[in-house]
Amino acid sequence: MRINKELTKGSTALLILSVLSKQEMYGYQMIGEINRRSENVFSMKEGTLYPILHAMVAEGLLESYDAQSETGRERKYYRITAAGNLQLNARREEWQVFTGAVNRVISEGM
Amino acid sequence: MRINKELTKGSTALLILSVLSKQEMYGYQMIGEINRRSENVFSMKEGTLYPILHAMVAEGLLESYDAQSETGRERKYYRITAAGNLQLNARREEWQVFTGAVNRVISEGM
DNA sequence: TACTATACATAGTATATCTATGTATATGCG
DNA sequence: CGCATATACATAGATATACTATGTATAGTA
Repeated sequence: MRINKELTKGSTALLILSVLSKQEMYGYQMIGEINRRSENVFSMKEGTLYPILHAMVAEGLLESYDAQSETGRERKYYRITAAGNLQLNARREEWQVFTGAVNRVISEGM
Repeated sequence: MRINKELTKGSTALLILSVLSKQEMYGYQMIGEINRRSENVFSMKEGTLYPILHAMVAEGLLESYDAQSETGRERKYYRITAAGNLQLNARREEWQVFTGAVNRVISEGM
Protein backbone atom coordinates (compact mmCIF):
# COMPACT_ATOMS: atom_id res chain seq x y z
CA MET A 1 0.00 0.00 0.00
CA ARG A 2 1.26 3.44 -0.90
CA ILE A 3 0.98 5.97 1.87
CA ASN A 4 -0.03 9.51 1.05
CA LYS A 5 3.21 11.41 1.42
CA GLU A 6 1.55 14.22 3.36
CA LEU A 7 0.73 11.77 6.10
CA THR A 8 4.40 11.06 6.66
CA LYS A 9 5.27 14.70 7.22
CA GLY A 10 6.48 15.44 10.67
CA SER A 11 7.32 11.82 11.43
CA THR A 12 10.58 11.62 9.48
CA ALA A 13 12.76 13.04 12.23
CA LEU A 14 11.26 10.55 14.66
CA LEU A 15 12.15 7.68 12.33
CA ILE A 16 15.72 8.87 11.87
CA LEU A 17 16.36 9.44 15.57
CA SER A 18 14.83 6.05 16.33
CA VAL A 19 17.07 4.03 14.04
CA LEU A 20 20.13 5.91 15.30
CA SER A 21 19.25 5.46 18.95
CA LYS A 22 20.87 2.04 19.24
CA GLN A 23 23.36 2.07 16.40
CA GLU A 24 25.51 4.51 14.44
CA MET A 25 24.73 4.43 10.73
CA TYR A 26 25.47 6.14 7.44
CA GLY A 27 22.74 7.74 5.37
CA TYR A 28 22.10 5.09 2.79
CA GLN A 29 22.00 2.47 5.52
CA MET A 30 19.29 4.39 7.39
CA ILE A 31 17.08 4.33 4.32
CA GLY A 32 17.47 0.56 4.10
CA GLU A 33 16.85 0.13 7.81
CA ILE A 34 13.66 2.22 7.73
CA ASN A 35 12.45 0.29 4.68
CA ARG A 36 13.11 -3.01 6.39
CA ARG A 37 11.52 -2.19 9.74
CA SER A 38 8.46 -0.65 8.10
CA GLU A 39 8.13 -3.68 5.82
CA ASN A 40 8.55 -1.36 2.85
CA VAL A 41 5.69 0.93 3.76
CA PHE A 42 8.31 3.68 3.75
CA SER A 43 10.89 4.23 1.05
CA MET A 44 12.57 7.43 2.06
CA LYS A 45 14.27 9.28 -0.76
CA GLU A 46 17.84 10.48 -0.59
CA GLY A 47 16.65 13.96 -1.44
CA THR A 48 14.60 13.82 1.74
CA LEU A 49 17.15 12.24 4.05
CA TYR A 50 20.37 14.10 3.41
CA PRO A 51 19.11 17.65 3.94
CA ILE A 52 17.46 16.50 7.19
CA LEU A 53 20.69 14.88 8.41
CA HIS A 54 22.61 18.07 7.69
CA ALA A 55 20.02 20.13 9.54
CA MET A 56 20.10 17.76 12.52
CA VAL A 57 23.85 18.05 12.74
CA ALA A 58 23.52 21.85 12.62
CA GLU A 59 20.99 21.66 15.45
CA GLY A 60 23.30 19.47 17.52
CA LEU A 61 21.02 16.43 17.49
CA LEU A 62 23.51 14.31 15.56
CA GLU A 63 27.26 14.18 15.06
CA SER A 64 28.86 12.91 11.89
CA TYR A 65 32.25 11.45 11.15
CA ASP A 66 33.88 9.89 8.12
CA ALA A 67 35.00 6.27 8.23
CA GLN A 68 36.13 3.65 5.78
CA SER A 69 34.00 0.57 5.34
CA GLU A 70 35.61 -2.88 4.96
CA THR A 71 35.37 -2.38 1.21
CA GLY A 72 37.61 0.64 1.50
CA ARG A 73 34.82 3.02 0.64
CA GLU A 74 34.55 6.28 2.58
CA ARG A 75 31.21 6.75 4.30
CA LYS A 76 29.70 9.46 6.46
CA TYR A 77 28.44 7.98 9.70
CA TYR A 78 26.02 9.62 12.12
CA ARG A 79 25.60 9.18 15.86
CA ILE A 80 22.94 10.60 18.11
CA THR A 81 23.95 13.18 20.73
CA ALA A 82 22.54 13.73 24.23
CA ALA A 83 20.38 16.51 22.80
CA GLY A 84 19.24 14.11 20.09
CA ASN A 85 18.15 11.60 22.70
CA LEU A 86 16.13 14.24 24.51
CA GLN A 87 14.52 15.18 21.23
CA LEU A 88 13.79 11.54 20.50
CA ASN A 89 11.97 11.16 23.81
CA ALA A 90 9.96 14.30 23.17
CA ARG A 91 9.00 13.14 19.70
CA ARG A 92 8.02 9.71 20.91
CA GLU A 93 5.75 11.31 23.45
CA GLU A 94 4.31 13.64 20.82
CA TRP A 95 3.68 10.68 18.53
CA GLN A 96 1.72 8.88 21.26
CA VAL A 97 -0.39 11.95 22.01
CA PHE A 98 -1.04 12.60 18.34
CA THR A 99 -2.02 9.06 17.36
CA GLY A 100 -4.11 8.69 20.50
CA ALA A 101 -6.04 11.83 19.62
CA VAL A 102 -6.64 10.78 16.01
CA ASN A 103 -7.75 7.35 17.13
CA ARG A 104 -10.28 8.85 19.53
CA VAL A 105 -11.68 11.14 16.83
CA ILE A 106 -12.03 8.42 14.22
CA SER A 107 -13.31 5.66 16.47
CA GLU A 108 -15.94 7.47 18.55
CA GLY A 109 -19.39 6.35 17.50
CA MET A 110 -18.10 3.87 14.94
CA MET B 1 0.72 19.23 24.81
CA ARG B 2 1.08 21.11 21.58
CA ILE B 3 1.44 18.89 18.55
CA ASN B 4 3.86 19.86 15.81
CA LYS B 5 1.58 21.02 13.03
CA GLU B 6 3.50 19.11 10.38
CA LEU B 7 2.58 15.88 12.11
CA THR B 8 -1.09 16.58 11.57
CA LYS B 9 -0.72 17.02 7.82
CA GLY B 10 -2.51 14.43 5.82
CA SER B 11 -4.76 13.42 8.70
CA THR B 12 -7.18 16.34 8.50
CA ALA B 13 -9.43 14.87 5.82
CA LEU B 14 -9.67 11.65 7.84
CA LEU B 15 -10.83 13.61 10.89
CA ILE B 16 -13.46 15.53 8.93
CA LEU B 17 -14.85 12.47 7.18
CA SER B 18 -14.93 10.62 10.50
CA VAL B 19 -17.00 13.17 12.37
CA LEU B 20 -19.41 13.45 9.44
CA SER B 21 -19.81 9.70 9.05
CA LYS B 22 -22.57 9.42 11.65
CA GLN B 23 -23.98 12.92 11.74
CA GLU B 24 -24.45 15.93 9.45
CA MET B 25 -22.75 19.04 10.80
CA TYR B 26 -21.89 22.62 9.96
CA GLY B 27 -18.30 23.81 9.84
CA TYR B 28 -17.94 25.47 13.18
CA GLN B 29 -19.56 22.47 14.83
CA MET B 30 -16.98 20.11 13.30
CA ILE B 31 -14.18 22.15 14.85
CA GLY B 32 -15.83 21.83 18.25
CA GLU B 33 -16.46 18.13 17.78
CA ILE B 34 -12.86 17.42 16.78
CA ASN B 35 -11.62 19.45 19.75
CA ARG B 36 -13.86 17.55 22.11
CA ARG B 37 -13.11 14.05 20.83
CA SER B 38 -9.37 14.71 20.75
CA GLU B 39 -9.53 16.16 24.28
CA ASN B 40 -8.22 19.45 22.88
CA VAL B 41 -5.11 17.96 21.34
CA PHE B 42 -6.44 19.40 18.08
CA SER B 43 -7.79 22.88 17.63
CA MET B 44 -8.42 23.11 13.92
CA LYS B 45 -8.46 26.63 12.53
CA GLU B 46 -11.26 27.98 10.38
CA GLY B 47 -8.70 28.92 7.76
CA THR B 48 -7.84 25.23 7.59
CA LEU B 49 -11.31 23.77 7.66
CA TYR B 50 -13.35 25.84 5.23
CA PRO B 51 -11.11 25.52 2.19
CA ILE B 52 -10.96 21.75 2.77
CA LEU B 53 -14.75 21.50 3.01
CA HIS B 54 -15.11 23.42 -0.27
CA ALA B 55 -12.59 21.16 -1.94
CA MET B 56 -14.33 18.04 -0.65
CA VAL B 57 -17.64 19.24 -2.02
CA ALA B 58 -15.96 19.91 -5.37
CA GLU B 59 -14.56 16.35 -5.29
CA GLY B 60 -17.98 14.92 -4.50
CA LEU B 61 -17.02 13.59 -1.08
CA LEU B 62 -19.45 15.89 0.71
CA GLU B 63 -22.71 17.68 -0.07
CA SER B 64 -23.71 20.94 1.54
CA TYR B 65 -27.04 22.59 2.14
CA ASP B 66 -28.21 25.66 3.99
CA ALA B 67 -30.53 25.33 6.95
CA GLN B 68 -31.78 27.50 9.76
CA SER B 69 -30.87 26.58 13.30
CA GLU B 70 -33.41 26.90 16.16
CA THR B 71 -31.97 30.33 16.80
CA GLY B 72 -32.98 31.40 13.33
CA ARG B 73 -29.44 31.63 12.15
CA GLU B 74 -28.54 30.34 8.70
CA ARG B 75 -25.90 27.65 8.68
CA LYS B 76 -24.17 25.59 6.02
CA TYR B 77 -24.49 21.91 6.80
CA TYR B 78 -22.43 19.11 5.29
CA ARG B 79 -23.27 15.48 4.76
CA ILE B 80 -20.99 12.70 3.57
CA THR B 81 -21.70 11.10 0.18
CA ALA B 82 -21.24 7.50 -0.92
CA ALA B 83 -17.92 8.52 -2.48
CA GLY B 84 -17.01 10.18 0.81
CA ASN B 85 -17.65 6.95 2.67
CA LEU B 86 -15.42 5.04 0.30
CA GLN B 87 -12.72 7.62 0.82
CA LEU B 88 -13.18 7.39 4.57
CA ASN B 89 -12.64 3.64 4.48
CA ALA B 90 -9.54 4.06 2.35
CA ARG B 91 -8.12 6.70 4.68
CA ARG B 92 -8.83 4.62 7.76
CA GLU B 93 -6.95 1.74 6.20
CA GLU B 94 -4.09 4.05 5.23
CA TRP B 95 -3.96 5.41 8.77
CA GLN B 96 -3.62 1.89 10.20
CA VAL B 97 -0.86 0.98 7.76
CA PHE B 98 0.98 4.22 8.40
CA THR B 99 0.86 4.14 12.19
CA GLY B 100 1.70 0.45 12.23
CA ALA B 101 4.79 1.13 10.12
CA VAL B 102 5.97 4.03 12.29
CA ASN B 103 5.42 1.99 15.43
CA ARG B 104 7.51 -0.86 14.08
CA VAL B 105 10.34 1.51 13.15
CA ILE B 106 10.42 3.30 16.48
CA SER B 107 9.92 0.29 18.73
CA GLU B 108 12.32 -2.24 17.21
CA GLY B 109 15.28 -2.71 19.52
CA MET B 110 13.96 -0.31 22.15
C1' DT C 1 -25.56 49.63 23.19
C1' DA C 2 -21.22 47.53 23.10
C1' DC C 3 -18.66 43.39 23.53
C1' DT C 4 -18.02 38.52 22.79
C1' DA C 5 -18.92 34.15 20.63
C1' DT C 6 -20.50 32.16 16.65
C1' DA C 7 -20.12 31.37 11.64
C1' DC C 8 -18.26 31.52 7.15
C1' DA C 9 -14.65 33.02 3.98
C1' DT C 10 -10.15 34.03 1.45
C1' DA C 11 -5.28 35.70 0.58
C1' DG C 12 -0.76 35.07 1.71
C1' DT C 13 2.96 32.45 4.22
C1' DA C 14 5.66 28.68 6.01
C1' DT C 15 7.54 24.27 5.73
C1' DA C 16 8.41 19.42 4.68
C1' DT C 17 9.00 16.15 1.45
C1' DC C 18 9.37 14.73 -3.26
C1' DT C 19 11.22 14.84 -8.05
C1' DA C 20 14.87 15.54 -10.79
C1' DT C 21 19.46 15.80 -11.48
C1' DG C 22 24.44 15.45 -10.73
C1' DT C 23 28.85 13.29 -9.21
C1' DA C 24 31.65 9.45 -7.87
C1' DT C 25 32.96 4.68 -6.35
C1' DA C 26 32.36 -0.43 -5.87
C1' DT C 27 30.69 -4.66 -7.75
C1' DG C 28 29.09 -8.19 -10.85
C1' DC C 29 28.75 -10.06 -15.35
C1' DG C 30 29.57 -11.07 -20.16
C1' DC D 1 38.58 -5.82 -19.12
C1' DG D 2 34.71 -2.85 -20.04
C1' DC D 3 30.15 -1.67 -18.94
C1' DA D 4 25.89 -1.70 -16.40
C1' DT D 5 24.08 -1.48 -11.92
C1' DA D 6 23.97 -0.61 -7.00
C1' DT D 7 25.79 2.15 -3.61
C1' DA D 8 26.57 6.76 -1.60
C1' DC D 9 26.25 11.58 -1.01
C1' DA D 10 24.47 16.04 -2.49
C1' DT D 11 21.49 20.14 -3.98
C1' DA D 12 17.92 22.93 -6.63
C1' DG D 13 13.30 23.43 -7.67
C1' DA D 14 8.36 21.90 -7.45
C1' DT D 15 4.36 20.57 -4.87
C1' DA D 16 1.06 20.21 -1.30
C1' DT D 17 -1.01 21.23 3.14
C1' DA D 18 -2.15 23.72 6.97
C1' DC D 19 -1.33 27.98 9.39
C1' DT D 20 -1.66 33.12 10.24
C1' DA D 21 -3.93 37.07 9.41
C1' DT D 22 -7.72 39.38 8.12
C1' DG D 23 -12.49 40.42 6.85
C1' DT D 24 -17.61 40.26 7.16
C1' DA D 25 -21.86 39.42 9.54
C1' DT D 26 -25.19 37.70 13.11
C1' DA D 27 -26.71 36.16 17.82
C1' DG D 28 -26.39 36.46 22.64
C1' DT D 29 -25.14 38.89 26.82
C1' DA D 30 -23.69 42.40 30.14
